[in-house]
Amino acid sequence: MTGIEEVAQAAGVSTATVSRALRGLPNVSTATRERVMREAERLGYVASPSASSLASGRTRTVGLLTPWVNRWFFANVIDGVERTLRSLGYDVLLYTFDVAGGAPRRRVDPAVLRRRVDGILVVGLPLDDDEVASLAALDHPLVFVGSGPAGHVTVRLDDDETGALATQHLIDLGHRVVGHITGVPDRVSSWSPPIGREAGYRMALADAGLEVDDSLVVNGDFDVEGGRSSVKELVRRRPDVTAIVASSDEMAMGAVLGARDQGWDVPGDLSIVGIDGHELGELVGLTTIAQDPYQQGADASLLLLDMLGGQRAPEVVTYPTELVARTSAGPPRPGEGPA
Amino acid sequence: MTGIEEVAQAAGVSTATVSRALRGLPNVSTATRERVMREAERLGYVASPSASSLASGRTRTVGLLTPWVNRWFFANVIDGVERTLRSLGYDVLLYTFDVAGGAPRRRVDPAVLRRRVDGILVVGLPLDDDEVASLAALDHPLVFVGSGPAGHVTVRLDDDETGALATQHLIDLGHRVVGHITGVPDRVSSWSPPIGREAGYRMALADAGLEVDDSLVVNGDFDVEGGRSSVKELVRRRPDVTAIVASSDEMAMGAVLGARDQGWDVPGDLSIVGIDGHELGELVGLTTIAQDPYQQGADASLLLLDMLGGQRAPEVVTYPTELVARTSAGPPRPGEGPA
DNA sequence: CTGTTAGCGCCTTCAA
DNA sequence: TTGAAGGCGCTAACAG
Repeated sequence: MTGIEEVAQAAGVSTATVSRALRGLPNVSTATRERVMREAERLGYVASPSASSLASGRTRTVGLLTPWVNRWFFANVIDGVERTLRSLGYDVLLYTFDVAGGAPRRRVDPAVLRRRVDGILVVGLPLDDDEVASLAALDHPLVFVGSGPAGHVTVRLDDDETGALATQHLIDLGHRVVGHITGVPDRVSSWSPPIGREAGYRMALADAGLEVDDSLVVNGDFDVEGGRSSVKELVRRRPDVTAIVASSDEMAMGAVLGARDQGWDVPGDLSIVGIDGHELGELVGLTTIAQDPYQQGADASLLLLDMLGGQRAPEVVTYPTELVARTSAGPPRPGEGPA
Repeated sequence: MTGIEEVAQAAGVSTATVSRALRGLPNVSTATRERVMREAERLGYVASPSASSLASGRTRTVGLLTPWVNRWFFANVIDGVERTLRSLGYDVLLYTFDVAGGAPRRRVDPAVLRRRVDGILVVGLPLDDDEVASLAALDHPLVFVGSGPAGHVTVRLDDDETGALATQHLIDLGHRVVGHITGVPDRVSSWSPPIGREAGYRMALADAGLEVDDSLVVNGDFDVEGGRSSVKELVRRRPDVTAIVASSDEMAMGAVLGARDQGWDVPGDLSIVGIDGHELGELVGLTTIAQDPYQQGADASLLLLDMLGGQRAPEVVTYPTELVARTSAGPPRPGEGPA
């Protein structure tokens, strides 16, 4: 339990000087700084985070708010965030929020975050306006990853474009009845990724003069099981569907399983396109629109640190996206669907 | 920025009483407690974690040390840990450590953890004896998940048995030359899961009177790409191999891809069994030995909390494991391999 | 059951 | 460039 006092004595200086020397502040002579660092090292001294937070008002901790930690996109964003922030001396505190289908999730409580973190990263968590306002009122840097409300720093894809790209790929292959598996139907926010992707899907269909109808859109809960069951529901409603755009690869892979469950061949009977670039998509030759969540997490962290340093960050950083054409999407069978 | 003082004034009591009332300590009249809680609520008061940690010596934070956050097993353990601890009022601080093939990873530094966390969870991170000793010297409750050194509380599978079970399944199907894809070759610790699984694999072969040889064992780095490339290496070395046990499903799925890359049919030319129970294994009909990492994380958290409460925890909690037979493992082709 | 009084360990003026 | 001193906001004895 060596404290700053012991280091000060060992180095023959005051605690104030130890504090300055160890934190790299100016106005410490090189000789003194080196001596202090040597003694601190020798004694195994590390400042108590609580004490230094209390005194300085800074925690060197970032809060990461997210609905899931074990889904592909989220796990990779978190990985990027953690490694980036840790390498720069920041801790990452995880806060998960259930956004399961039924019950409304726990609300984001700004009071808990107030003196616990220096900055906040909201990863793929749709918030209502009050929640956003209350977080912003904390007056900590705030960065959204995946999607975010207008007026706040956000690192994201162009979801509309991504949804349109996936859909256009199917249209180009000759599909005329294209369904869509979206994520959790979110009623609290107007800016979650599945909303933009669905908009892109609808836009692409409309531009091509094809049918756009609610009967073609089902919810897949953003997971494998959801994708699997939703495809059955979709096919029940619309037996004429020949292709599907899923809002995530996990749902797309679930859709492949669901198609098989009812004896449909992919892509023979049903073409499927996902969005993400999941490593395991190759197992079923999944055609997808790939993104890089690790990089988004890393960059969002850097942006947050810039803001912590008083700099202004660009409001929106849009990430590139790339079509990876494999085998889960092909031309429709001739004679299938309406002529 | 309402502090305890304001709540005390509003409720007409001292700060000590506010502190007691809000933390549910005894010796506060019901009426007083309610009044305090009401005022705290009204004023949006939440105690400053730094201040209360500094004063009490407790942080209500658990450090989670892990090599990866985006691999299946780890992501699910973390999920279980986070949700369990959060629901009980504890924060989770993430610490990742690269254990990539080449360079030695950053060492675990106990000094950093000392006054930052109340307890430590080591998830699937093999440590050398010095690191274990230095963590133990912190005198915080310490729980290992996945595997751990003798003498410390560990939540895990019976890896030997699991490896043997997977291998026995292939032997029962008639295979005589069975290869193994293990995880990162770890030279710092003697107790990581792949080590136990490999031991089980060797034991099962030996018990059946079959060949056990280093040429049959390759490293797959515990990820999809590693599994994919290692299977090619294995087949190059041992063209007579007809089946493989992989130490994780991710490597097993990679192995499926690798087999396909060289035109081998699974299970026609090569049977593959994994260990984990990954949701996406079904995409390729992966036969596997399933475990439940979410539950392991949740239970390890509870154990840690018990220890924090002064209770003694059982040294080892072993989790059940279950063979999920699908289609990636079948009988060898007649005439294939040595008679 | 409640209030008073010291710190917890560090950072940050301010003065030297 | 350095030191002295006063908090940061809360908890933990101890009294009452």
